Amino acid sequence: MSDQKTDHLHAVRHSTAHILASAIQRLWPEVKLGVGPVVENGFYYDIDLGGEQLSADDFPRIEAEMHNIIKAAEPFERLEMPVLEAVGWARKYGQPYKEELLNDLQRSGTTFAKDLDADELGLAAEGDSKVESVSFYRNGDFTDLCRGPHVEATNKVGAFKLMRVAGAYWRGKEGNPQMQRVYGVAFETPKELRQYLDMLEEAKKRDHRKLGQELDLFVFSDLVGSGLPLFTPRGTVLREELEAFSNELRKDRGFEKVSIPHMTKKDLYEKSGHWAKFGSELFLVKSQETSDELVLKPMNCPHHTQIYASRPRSYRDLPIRYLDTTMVYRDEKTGELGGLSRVRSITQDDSHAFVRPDQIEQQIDDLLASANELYGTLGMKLRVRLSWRDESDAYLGSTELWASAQKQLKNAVIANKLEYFEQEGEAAFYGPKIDFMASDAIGREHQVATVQLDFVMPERFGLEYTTEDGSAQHPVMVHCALLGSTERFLSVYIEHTAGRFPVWNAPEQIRLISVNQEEETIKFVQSVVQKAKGLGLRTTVDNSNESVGKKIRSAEMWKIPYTVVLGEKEIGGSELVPRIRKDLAVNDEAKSYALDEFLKTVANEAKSRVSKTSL
RNA sequence: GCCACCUUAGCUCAGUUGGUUAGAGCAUCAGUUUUGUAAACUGAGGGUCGUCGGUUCGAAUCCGACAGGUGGCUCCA
Repeated sequence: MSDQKTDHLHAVRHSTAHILASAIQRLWPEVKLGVGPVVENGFYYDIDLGGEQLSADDFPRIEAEMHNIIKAAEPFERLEMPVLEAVGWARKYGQPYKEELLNDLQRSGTTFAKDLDADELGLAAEGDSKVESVSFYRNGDFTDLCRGPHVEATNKVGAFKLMRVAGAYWRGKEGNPQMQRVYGVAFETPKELRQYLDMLEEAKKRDHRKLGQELDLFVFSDLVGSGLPLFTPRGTVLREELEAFSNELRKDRGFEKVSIPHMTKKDLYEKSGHWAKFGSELFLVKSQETSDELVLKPMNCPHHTQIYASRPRSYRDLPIRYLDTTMVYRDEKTGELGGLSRVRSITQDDSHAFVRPDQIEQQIDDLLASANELYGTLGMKLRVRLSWRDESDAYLGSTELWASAQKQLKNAVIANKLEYFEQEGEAAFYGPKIDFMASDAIGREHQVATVQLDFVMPERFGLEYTTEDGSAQHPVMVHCALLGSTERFLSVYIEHTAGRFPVWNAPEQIRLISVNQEEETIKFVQSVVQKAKGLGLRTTVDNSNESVGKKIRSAEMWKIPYTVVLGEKEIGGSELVPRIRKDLAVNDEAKSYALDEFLKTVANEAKSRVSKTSL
């Protein structure tokens, strides 16, 4: 809000939201209005048309009405009135949602709408003192409770476009009635709007679901079920390379791999506390033999605690660090599923360190360093969120422990010079988290890496170690996943790379194209494949009866890092001219290399996980 | 789970107000060709129009349920 440009854009968007509401009220005089805040790139307005449902088909007439209002150049006038009077106004004009907000405002001096601050609600609630009066803005025959500011008149807004209509619960609570939320984008100039819409078109091209299909990385099957992705050979190479890197980073720092079954008696989760909190989201498994109630594991920490608990531990043994990349299963609601970003079979590159209190700091440092190394190598910039508890009773453990845990996480983040933001209500029920957030192609944020500090689980499972003075003490658990979930990570990573994977994790690293199908050529190509495979390079051959041009085109579309055409010239000489994928190449010139030198260079690049070629 | 929208060949899409045997490009297969850095030529196969039910003389087209998907909301250990 500091600079003028931001302020003005904000006013433009907010004013456009009012124009939207005005237009809807003219077309549907019975409309009951919710809130209409500014959001990234635009605005929305929540409406309730009683029985009628708006659809995108209605947008043309709404937009036409909006343009009429804009043409009319109605000035935005600010009015002020005491809260009590405002309640009367809301009642008089049949606006129950506004009335509810005003009543709350009157009662407590603030509104409780979750995650919507007073500014977004358009309320005049400032500071924490009791609010005496609220402001309204009027344009033409439309008046709305609103803090402002607005542009001077309706013709001073910029370019806008209604985007979609979606359901949204009143005040974000599932039990409340569902309103319709009309989303629009708005910018100061038509050019900026066009640029934004073009950007969205570009983003569609790198949508991980589209690329997953085009590059043959993963599929879904109606017979298998929704939210259950199947990874093809190519997709499996990609995920295993990434998982191997993630594991390596922690093995280097003292973690050891463990393995656990994918199901367990539900007793395990009753003990951990997960059953009480997430029981309805577990898949149940029935034994035909015993009376055991089994569940598919929705997470791994309880299993890992049982490995720790299997023998007495000394303070000298700590830290004990387990690493496990394994699938968990969660019965996510159908409407929450989407591509790879939200699935029901979730691979976690999970780890749990059991440490003494004096080892917490070092452990968190190690994990933050691992995360930095991973995302640095991948060229991804992440936002760091400190996920704290809120005042609700959704958390286990004493408030003192929580305060101490949150403080230690914050110190670690500061010590590692990470930029961060803090958010209440985002913690796990057993402890606070450092979450790393990545953005997808259209700017939606997803949590990837996470480091969590947990004093609760060791206590619930009665985990102990013997201290120097012979007494028993609970270890502290540090939970960590670097990719987070392989699936969700891939959804972001595929979009981040647009499917142009670096050599080290590219499913296909080199493609050899034969100029013709003569025996001599085929034989030569085979000998090159043998050499490349001998160096561990993922190499394929295109011997098909197609033109060289077509085979090159095909290799380009598969986004393969290196393509080599082999024919008479190569058989005769010992040099070849690799075709290097554009984003990898340092310059555009095609150069020739000795066969062995070329292969060795590529093999080294793959091993060292570099993002650019040195060829 | 809730709201809106979508579902035609492996993929991307046509299909006129309900009216005969549902089309195209790419991909696949066969033949011709033996190719030099982003698409050679010819031909063939491939669809109970997501599934089930209804309305109708007649349904890809209209209605309903279910399944799957998209965008949001809610949730996310």
